[in-house]
Amino acid sequence: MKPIVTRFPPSPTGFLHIGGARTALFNWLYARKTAGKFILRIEDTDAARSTADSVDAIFNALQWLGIDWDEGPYFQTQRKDIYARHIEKLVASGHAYYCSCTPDEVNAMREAARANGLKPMYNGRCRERGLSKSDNTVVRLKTPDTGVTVVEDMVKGDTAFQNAEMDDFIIQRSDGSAMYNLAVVVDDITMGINTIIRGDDHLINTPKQILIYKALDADLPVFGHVPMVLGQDKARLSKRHGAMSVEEYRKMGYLPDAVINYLVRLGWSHGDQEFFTRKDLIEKFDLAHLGRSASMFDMQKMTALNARHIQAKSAQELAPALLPLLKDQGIAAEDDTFTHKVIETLQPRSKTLVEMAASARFYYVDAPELDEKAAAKFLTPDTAGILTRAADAIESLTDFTQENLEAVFKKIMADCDLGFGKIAQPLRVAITGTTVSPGIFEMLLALGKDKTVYRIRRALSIIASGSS
RNA sequence: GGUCCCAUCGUCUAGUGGUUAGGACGCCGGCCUCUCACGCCGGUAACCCGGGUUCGAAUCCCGGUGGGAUCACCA
Repeated sequence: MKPIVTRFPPSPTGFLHIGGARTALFNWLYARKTAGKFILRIEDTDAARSTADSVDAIFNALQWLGIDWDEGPYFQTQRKDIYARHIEKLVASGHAYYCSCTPDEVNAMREAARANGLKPMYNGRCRERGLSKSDNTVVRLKTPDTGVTVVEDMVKGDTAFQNAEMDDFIIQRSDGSAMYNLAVVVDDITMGINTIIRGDDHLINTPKQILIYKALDADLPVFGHVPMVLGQDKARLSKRHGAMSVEEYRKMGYLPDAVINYLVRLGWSHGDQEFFTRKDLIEKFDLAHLGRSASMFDMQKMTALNARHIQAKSAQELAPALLPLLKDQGIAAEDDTFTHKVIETLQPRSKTLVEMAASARFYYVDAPELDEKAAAKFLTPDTAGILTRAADAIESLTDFTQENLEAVFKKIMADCDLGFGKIAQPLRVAITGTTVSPGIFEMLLALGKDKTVYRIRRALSIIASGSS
């Protein structure tokens, strides 16, 4: 059996959006799953809209997602000779012909057809004229007038198109450049691509492409047209309509593994499983379970998945992605061991890395910024006694362990006849400045004895000065 | 408008003739508990409509409705 060869052919006319990423993912996953090959091809023939920045943005986004390619990137603008050669071959074999009709003339034909209630099409005027190449001639493919072209699609099933519905479409412009359908097919043939997974907006192009394959006497690839991704308003997600770049998700603190997991599940399923590691996906992805209907992008669900991936990672894995976010706040987290402990306390309560970075702030500042309401409620003369006892007892500990800390608090609880909550909240505010934080013990242990005592003493001095 | 695609809880989906229609996100309760989370338990909520086929349809067929894609010397 021949190895699977797939591809992802973005147009560099903007950032890589979520829908494009999903298509890339499906192709990549299928190649990896089958130990095949995944090729990247940049379709940059639209000179007016293609930019080098977009090319970089696409590379960066794919790299961030962990989608690597085995071959390429190829650039269509560098393959003009190849297209020209194939077009000449088609003309020579009688499958295509030169046409000298001007755009105005073709428009007139379309209008005329429309006026007669017919489909607006080029009428084939130059088809048998035997014209040769000259300025302003285009090349058209001679398409059958009768019969049907059937697209055998892995996800949509068989779809039949009437050949009579297709006109002799242009494959080469008057300036000699190749049109999209021709370039794609020639690329796919010459690159050995045998499996094409793409958006179902291409389904209607497919019969035209099949005709080109046949005219070129090439084997047909396997097609799979996946449905579009819709935005919250149920409108199709596109670059100009609410589709965020994958770069945006990185900035918002999403993990690439979570984005991949979410994207793949949007239109593919494996029974009831929701959480997938990258390894799972490569192992389990298949074409048979691709969905046939469009799906709506749901940020909340992706966020929930992100939280699960954050929990599933180790602090060591998370740290490199968190550090820049800390740096944005002016925090230079230099002590890796400390940062790893910090991360561990925050993992179960962070849905995104951005959230985690914000929650981590109090660990790194010299003294926490006090929340006014929290301080007013918990840093009072009433709690000063408890805090003093805590500071003294903790300071005298030779081993700063959870066991010893528990003993310290147990004693205060007994001496003052208080529940743990009465001690924990003032302490929490003293340490973090707010009433919300990781658990007392894990937090203190991460922070260490000196900083703990320092912060409690500082809170006490604030109480003493009556400034809260 | 022509052509083509699609249709299960609000959302993502499982389901391939016989299920109390399952899971996940969200939402609502409860438990756990030093706060917030996590976790756990429970609840809310769906087969677009109408015809067939069949002993029996979410599943098969036809029609309707609704949504989407596409109709270029763009990709």
